[in-house]
Amino acid sequence: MRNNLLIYNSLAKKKELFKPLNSPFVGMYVCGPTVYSDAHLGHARPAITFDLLYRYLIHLEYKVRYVRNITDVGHLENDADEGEDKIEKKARFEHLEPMEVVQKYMNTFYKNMAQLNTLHPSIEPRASGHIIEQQELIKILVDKGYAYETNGSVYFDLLTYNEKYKYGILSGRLLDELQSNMRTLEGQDEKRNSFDFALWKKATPEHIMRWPSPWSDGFPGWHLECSAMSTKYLGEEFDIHGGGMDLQFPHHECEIAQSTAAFGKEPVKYWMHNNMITINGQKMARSLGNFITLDQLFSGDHPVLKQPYSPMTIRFFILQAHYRGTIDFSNEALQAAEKGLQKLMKAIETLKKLKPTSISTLDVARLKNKCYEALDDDLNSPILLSHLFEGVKFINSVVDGTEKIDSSGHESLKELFKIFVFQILGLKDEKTGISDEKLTDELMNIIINLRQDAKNNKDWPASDKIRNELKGAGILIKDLKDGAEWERE
RNA sequence: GGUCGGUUAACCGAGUGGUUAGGUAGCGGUCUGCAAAACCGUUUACGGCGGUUCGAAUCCGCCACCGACCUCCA
Repeated sequence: MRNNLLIYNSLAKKKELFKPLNSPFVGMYVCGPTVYSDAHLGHARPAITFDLLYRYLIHLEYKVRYVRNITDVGHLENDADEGEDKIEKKARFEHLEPMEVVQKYMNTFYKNMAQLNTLHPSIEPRASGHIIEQQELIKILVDKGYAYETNGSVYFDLLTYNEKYKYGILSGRLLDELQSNMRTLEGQDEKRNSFDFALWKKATPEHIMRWPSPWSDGFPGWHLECSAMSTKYLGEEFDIHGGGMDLQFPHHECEIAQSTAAFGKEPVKYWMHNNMITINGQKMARSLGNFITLDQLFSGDHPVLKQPYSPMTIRFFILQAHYRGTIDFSNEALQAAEKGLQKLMKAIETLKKLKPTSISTLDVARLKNKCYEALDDDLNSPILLSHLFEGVKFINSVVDGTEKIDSSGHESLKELFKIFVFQILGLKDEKTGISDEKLTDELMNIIINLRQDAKNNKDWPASDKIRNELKGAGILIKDLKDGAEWERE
């Protein structure tokens, strides 16, 4: 097994050699979506980034348990601890049960993820299905003195936590700094300090999603679900936790605090964060009118889009940039990616048909090694792609006769593309979506028009030849007064 | 205001103290009945000003601009 994978650890702020706690087993947790609206461009980035990692770890023969949650309760609209639940709000607008909203957008999310060719995680747990685990975790925190109840709600006591452990190790934020920056919001009189965050919230009478608990009928806080579910499925300590950079603070910082307080040790060995996506240099936001859902991207149905972009174009485009850099979407950039992907796929088709000779001018083993080195360097997919394009150039040069390949080189090069392009990068060939039926119609139109031209020129031998040869292929031409039609025999 | 990150050629986007990343587009050429594809070559690259160094786009300082987070966000 190769064991040279360097991962940039957001906690250490440097690249570190990846060593699983319990090799060959790897536990990996990634924050999934809150399912209250259609999946958008922003969801594609972490999904593809961590799909790449998942695929690579599997390729390296690790036994990976990849957990990605679905947040279907507890994510509030405004402040972390105040405001309406996002899903309830949507349910009210659409006159649906909250769980209907959840189902609807979970379906879209999974559909879009499948289109992007991301593998399903090993477990996709939902917050609402783990209320008991969350309550158990709260009990531990209360018992250990890191949480307190006020009016039926339970809050995490950051000041007490900070005395024993240091809060802010991931984001570099200090507690007193936080205090001076925090806005004063309603309802905070329940808290000992403004920076304390909710573990359990007492439901107001109109709140629909509610569960009984020792403290009140209510619902869990947002940060809690990830700690509860990662602990349940991956243990008190696990290898990798991923998510968007925007989640570093406060979400991941709170997760660290919750788990550390409860179990006395830091939960995660490697924290990984993907960077954000901008559109034409601007942050994607509903208010800026550049908010694009994945369905819109695939259909081209959005004012900023000049054309539809296929799921694989999006995947290729995201892989062309390193996951820790921001990435800017524009029509020009996407069109470039579309062309590049076509070139790659076309060369792979060409490769299959190559005629081997007795000599080879390419060192496939060396190229393969460079591909591994790129991935081992913190998943440097753009470098990997640049190496693969070296292979593309070589393939085309073989066709041109300026390079040679022998049969063993031919086999290993095919294997190389299979591994890196399809298995690890997770790309796939998307034939332009013309159905066979539509193609047949178009081809027959062309043939009938050619025959009509011949008839117009009184070129009867040509027109008869077309009719007879089509008959041989099982297609009957019937001349009409005006034009012709065809049918299968 | 605080914290952090970025500024690379027409566009996207890697990377490095001295040697062509790659993709796309443009230009010239080869090939071709024409076209397409492919191949070869090519276009003011490294925000500004200082410093360290034999040598910096790569290290340091200052400035400008952009962005993220600080409030829900992938």
